[in-house]
Amino acid sequence: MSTIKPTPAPTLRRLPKYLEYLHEAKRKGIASISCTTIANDLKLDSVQIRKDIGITGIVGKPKTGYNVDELIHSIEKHLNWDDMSSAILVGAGNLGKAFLGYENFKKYGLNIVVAFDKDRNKIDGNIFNVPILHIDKMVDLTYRMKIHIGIITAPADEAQEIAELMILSGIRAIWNFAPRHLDVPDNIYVENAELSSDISHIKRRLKEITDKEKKYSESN
Amino acid sequence: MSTIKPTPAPTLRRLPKYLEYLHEAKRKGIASISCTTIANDLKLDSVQIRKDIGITGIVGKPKTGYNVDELIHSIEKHLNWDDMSSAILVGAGNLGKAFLGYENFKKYGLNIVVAFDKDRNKIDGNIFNVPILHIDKMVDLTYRMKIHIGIITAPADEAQEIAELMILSGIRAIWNFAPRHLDVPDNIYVENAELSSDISHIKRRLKEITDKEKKYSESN
DNA sequence: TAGATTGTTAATCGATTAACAATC
DNA sequence: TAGATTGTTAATCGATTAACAATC
Repeated sequence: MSTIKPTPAPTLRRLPKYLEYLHEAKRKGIASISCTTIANDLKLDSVQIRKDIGITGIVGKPKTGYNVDELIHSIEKHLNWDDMSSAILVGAGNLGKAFLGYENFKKYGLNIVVAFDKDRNKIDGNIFNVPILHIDKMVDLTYRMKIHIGIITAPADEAQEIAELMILSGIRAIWNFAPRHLDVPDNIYVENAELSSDISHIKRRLKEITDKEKKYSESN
Repeated sequence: MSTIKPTPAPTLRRLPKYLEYLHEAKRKGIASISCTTIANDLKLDSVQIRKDIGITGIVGKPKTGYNVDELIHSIEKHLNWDDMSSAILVGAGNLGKAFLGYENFKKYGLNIVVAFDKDRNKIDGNIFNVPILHIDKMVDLTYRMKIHIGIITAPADEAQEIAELMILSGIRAIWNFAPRHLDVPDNIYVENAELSSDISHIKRRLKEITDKEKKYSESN
């Protein structure tokens, strides 16, 4: 049997992009597709796409390309989107509540089944059919439900404490939207949402563009 | 004068992480800090940190390290966080509305000044002091306000159309939360939020971990 | 068959890591 | 002074890109 080789992070970032494109192609009734076509439409390199999707294990037909259905299935299976994972969410503020109603997560195989907050004013009733409970109930309930994914949408100051409670609850992967570094053991996987990185990219690139234009106009 | 060398993307992703850490250190009253200390706390490599912050132009003192205030200032200046950029947001659904109340964006120098939606039911009044207007008013208003950043939190099907309107409005950088590839000219910078990539990472890594454990327990 | 496309192997590129001199 | 830390230059690593044989 082959050893479990981790999929490179850049590949993991690109695969969902292909998937979205492929679903769209399928909707248009396209039955098979080549990397060249995908590359043209997404403005990427066809060799890179071939290598990325090759990692998921699919084999294409020379001249024809790949069967769209098979390709979708192969990628979704590799990303584990086909089996739905339950998750808990902690911090029922604006962002947290928005996520409870964000339908796309289910497409990616992520189902938020319960949310928690420490503020008792926020804990009565359901939002988008997801119950909001007091944080006191988290550890016991999460552990009993065998949930392994936790989402933190609480303020930065509470993030570390929540992470520690999550680990007690049996959580093994944390999706952290709080702008705070989480100190966790090696066997816990943390994915930081880093909205600040996105903004940094935007602001820096914009600066680079305008600086360049300024320089150019000065030299004229 | 030096040529404008683009900051590497990985560096741009890490810089905000250092900033958050440094603000925290400052709050604790720490006046100067070394890369070794930062590296230990964030579990990163000290040489990498030194190189990253070196790109922002700061010079440290051997033996002492960097002055925390200066370091914060140097990074924030490089990321352009110190001058506030105005942005528009299109799509006042759950996610969009949550962003209007998300205070952190302002810390990163991003200020959403007005939101638009095509649904007339959503457009009366303000949310978190941000006016929500009908999309018909976008092009003219955005152009006159000289706003260069646009955020798309609309459904995927509307994303391309919105992007094109944004370009007409003078928008030069788009932060796209819709799961759809945007087809735009080369001079427009698109940053895709890719929540799906984050989820892919989490689900894939979780699978890799459990597969490994399974393999290990089988071999016993 | 000819040509488009796949999959693989090799070359290039860029980022990370290591080594080391400079300096406070 | 000695030692910790910076900044730079070189070596390594991994991902991207190029080249090419295999094949439908």
